[in-house]
Amino acid sequence: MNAYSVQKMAKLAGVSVRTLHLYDQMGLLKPSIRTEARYRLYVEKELLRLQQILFYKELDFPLKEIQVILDNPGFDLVEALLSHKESLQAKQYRISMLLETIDKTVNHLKTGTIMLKPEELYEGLAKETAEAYRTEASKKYGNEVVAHSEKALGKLTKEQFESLKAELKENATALFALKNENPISEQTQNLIAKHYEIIRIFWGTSGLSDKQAEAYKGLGQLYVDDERFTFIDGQPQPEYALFLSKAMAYFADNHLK
Amino acid sequence: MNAYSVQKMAKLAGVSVRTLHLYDQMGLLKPSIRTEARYRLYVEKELLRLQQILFYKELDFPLKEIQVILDNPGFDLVEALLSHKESLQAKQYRISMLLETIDKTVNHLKTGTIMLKPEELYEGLAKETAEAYRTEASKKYGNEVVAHSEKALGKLTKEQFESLKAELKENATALFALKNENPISEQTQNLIAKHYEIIRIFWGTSGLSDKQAEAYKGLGQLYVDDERFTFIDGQPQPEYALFLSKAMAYFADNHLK
DNA sequence: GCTTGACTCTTACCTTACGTCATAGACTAT
DNA sequence: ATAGTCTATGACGTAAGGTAAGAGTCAAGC
Repeated sequence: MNAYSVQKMAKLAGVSVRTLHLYDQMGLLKPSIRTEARYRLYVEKELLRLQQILFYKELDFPLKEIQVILDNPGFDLVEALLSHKESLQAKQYRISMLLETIDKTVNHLKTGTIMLKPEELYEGLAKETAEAYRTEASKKYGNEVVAHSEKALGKLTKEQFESLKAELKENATALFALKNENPISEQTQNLIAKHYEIIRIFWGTSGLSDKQAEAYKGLGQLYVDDERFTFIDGQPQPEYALFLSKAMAYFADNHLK
Repeated sequence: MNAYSVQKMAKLAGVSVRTLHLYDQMGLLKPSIRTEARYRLYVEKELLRLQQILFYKELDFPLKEIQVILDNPGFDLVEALLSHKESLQAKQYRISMLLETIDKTVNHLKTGTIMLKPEELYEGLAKETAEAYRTEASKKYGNEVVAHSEKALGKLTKEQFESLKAELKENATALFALKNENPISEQTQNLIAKHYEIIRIFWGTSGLSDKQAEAYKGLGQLYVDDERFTFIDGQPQPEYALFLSKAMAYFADNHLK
């Protein structure tokens, strides 16, 4: 029966000596032998336990849980694995969301590359902003602005477009809940700031540089002028429209140069 | 112009007071006003910066990088985002591997549930172990063992089966590299332990309980008896076969009750 | 004017799973 | 005996805060 020193043990398992010290100290893996000079000596049994530890570590189990698992022979491993699986899936989902956001942002920054088919451009939310903007705003600000917006939208992927729609809808819901508050409250203005960011993507970020404040105020005015844009559950919401236009005008005056 | 206390600021942005203290201390977000009593007062400008910080934090950027990004207006955001994307994708890949491993393990523990179609059972690696075992081992150990093995294999999903094949191949490569070493060295025995685990899945984990050591040694002897099982690049490897059988026999005698 | 309660300040220790010294003792080979 | 390698313990640092301690500040009610 041969025994291994810390270093040999570490090399065998591909971990550091420090790791073995730590495992010893926390009681996760204690060498069965200590020489007179307190040198640690590990035997086969401990090597096998270390392999098991590393297996669970590979699965991202925290060390304390590994200890519980290994020290309770009757532990329900399957349940532990399945619950661990769920947390990993949640992580994976979150990462996929992050990746989407990055893609959107990069595409936004690069002024986009992928083209949407034209017929996919106007649907759902498009009625609320893009088409509204198209039909009405062109009267006031000229066709080049509308053309720019359509071009920008065309550069989004379908997923990005859908996601943007969802964001705007969420934003609108939050704003509607505040319609009886002060339009210049921080809470409202924070939501308006987000609203502006979303709208800006619909518009496309480049161009319009000088006229952004004016254009955004114009969109706010549009909500007041045409009740179609603030229909909720089939009812026009003139107060909400007024609230929005005030909040947007304040934001434009104070944050857009 | 209104200013916010730490608490108000924290609530507005949905972070803790401690977080603001920390950001202040590390210079990431300093309040522009400090009262006589050293109370922190934040203004709009800082609220906007905090929003930006939170945006990048959402993307899992470390705070120090966020600081660099926000303090260097000319920073190449696109590049930073793309490199960040890569690290996220690597994470995602790793998680998907972990999930596969968990699935395999759970299925292993539960003795499997999903059935593979029979015609998918024997292909590629099946030649190296299952079929080998089938054609030869049944002479020595009887048909019930072979039947059990086929049943176990049938309970793996195709993905699991493929993955197992890959693992065994990797294991075999590692073992082949050690063919001139001592069969009972720790290094070899560790690989053999893994080999045994993989083979055991092919055999199915239940049953065979008492005869595992004998059966495993039998498989080792098979490598010596029939050169077909150790063909590598079209050449039989009798020395490798002998090395394997010795290593397996030693493992069986010392670790399988 | 005083107390109470809510708020804020700084300092500092705790968390994970180790890495990286620093100091000192132990072992091996020449 | 001495050099070189190995080991032990202790302590500090990491990322991003959580939690708590002790003390000072502010507005309100009595």
